Amino acid sequence: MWSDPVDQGVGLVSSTIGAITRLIREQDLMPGDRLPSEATLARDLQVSRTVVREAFRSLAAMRIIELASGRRAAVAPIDHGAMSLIIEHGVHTDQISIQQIYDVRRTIESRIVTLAALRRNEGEAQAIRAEAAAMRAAIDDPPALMRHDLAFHMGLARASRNPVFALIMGAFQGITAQTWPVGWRSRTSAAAREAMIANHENIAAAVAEGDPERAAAAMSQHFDDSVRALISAGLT
Amino acid sequence: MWSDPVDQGVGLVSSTIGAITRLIREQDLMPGDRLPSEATLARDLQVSRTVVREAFRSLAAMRIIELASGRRAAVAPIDHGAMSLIIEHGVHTDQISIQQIYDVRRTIESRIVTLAALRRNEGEAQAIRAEAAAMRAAIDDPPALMRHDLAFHMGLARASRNPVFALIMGAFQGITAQTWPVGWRSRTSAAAREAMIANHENIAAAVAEGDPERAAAAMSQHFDDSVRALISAGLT
DNA sequence: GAAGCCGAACCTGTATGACAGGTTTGCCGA
DNA sequence: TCGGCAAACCTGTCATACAGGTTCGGCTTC
Repeated sequence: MWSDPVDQGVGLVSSTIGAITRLIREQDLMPGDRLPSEATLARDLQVSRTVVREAFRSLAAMRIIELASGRRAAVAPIDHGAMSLIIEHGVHTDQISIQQIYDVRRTIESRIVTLAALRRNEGEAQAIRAEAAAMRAAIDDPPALMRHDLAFHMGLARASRNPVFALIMGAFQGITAQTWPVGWRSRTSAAAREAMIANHENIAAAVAEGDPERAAAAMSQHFDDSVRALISAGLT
Repeated sequence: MWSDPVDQGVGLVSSTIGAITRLIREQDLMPGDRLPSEATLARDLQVSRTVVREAFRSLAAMRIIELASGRRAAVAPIDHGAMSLIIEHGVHTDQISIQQIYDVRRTIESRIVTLAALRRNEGEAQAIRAEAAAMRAAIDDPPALMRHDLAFHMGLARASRNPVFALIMGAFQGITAQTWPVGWRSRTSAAAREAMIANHENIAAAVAEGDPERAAAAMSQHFDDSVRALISAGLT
């Protein structure tokens, strides 16, 4: 029999987390379905409400359940929020470098853009192009530009039709948002900034036209530029 | 100014989580460094110890800090435990399919094995080969075989010298452990089982010899086999 | 008979106090 | 100087209390 990996920490809270996840699985609860109340669980599992609450908090931190005041806890849809925090923690504690993040992103986004070119529907193609256009429009408004840049890449990830790719890309969003300004500031010339926008437009066009090779090539170009920009800014 | 993504849930606990992560960053705490006691934080942040405890639990769930009875909380080294649970949750709630996991794994492990062939040191090459050998030795002991299979892939990820790859691979470990027996059972013939072991040995040899192309080709072969095995077992 | 309003029951968020058991630290004795 | 011991500190868990949000059924009104 499997022992839930959470049970390793042999505390009551850990066992309770295991019991709750088991409950979700055995009852085949789907996102949106509600869990028993804290008091009910406490009674059933023979622990105090404190323990159940801490278990709930732990699961909520991983976005496995959703908590809201007054309402019962509910099973949550997958969300990259927790993974984003984990990655940020790794970077801030010097366990992960920005370069390493970019190497992984290049690997994943190469595949994403290929899949997106093959699988995207009309609406997704439109949305991706719209973000690229919005980037050009916001060329003098860095915060807005960054938002559209992030949305552009998330749109690609969604168009790949594989939620795991979207999840991983989302996990990088937090740290990317923190390093993006560095890369932008290092693009001092108007030409460099123009090129950065053009890269995105090229990717969007290739995806919209359903040309995976060109899309992958354009994405590769984009990463060459971005990594060069970050290196020239002194980011290791 | 940035508002921590955690602060969205406007509760006291969420703000406290934000305050603690800010503390970690501003004081440049590294893995192993200890945090203030619950009582101290409660006093400093003007909240009850209950709130601090729930915040600690949340951070511990994401493996950002480590809790232990009697000892002060400490900053944790990055760990894939939380991400593993998140992925498992996605699969169990039908938000992610096994096929999608394998598509991501193929993408990532192709790159991992290439990097590993280029960067592995002698010890890592040795360890990877040892796991492959152990797989052959455990061909009649599925649980042990699976353990060595997982360790083999994690060894490759480590040899890529990029902790983010290792982190992502680790995130798939939990769900892989749950589906592995399905793939194994679907390999009914001795030849199919032999081929599966041989694939791993080929990968290990190519990595040890520093031949990235052959390593990537062998890994691709491995995934072709594995996906075929899972499909024939009826896993969507 | 149907639609809308209202209050009671239920539930979560937070605080307080208590105590058992594990950990750390510094002092004291050998 | 070294080893051990005890006190201080800290976390894990429990019980209780109460404010404020949510739900749901019944009652009123049209």
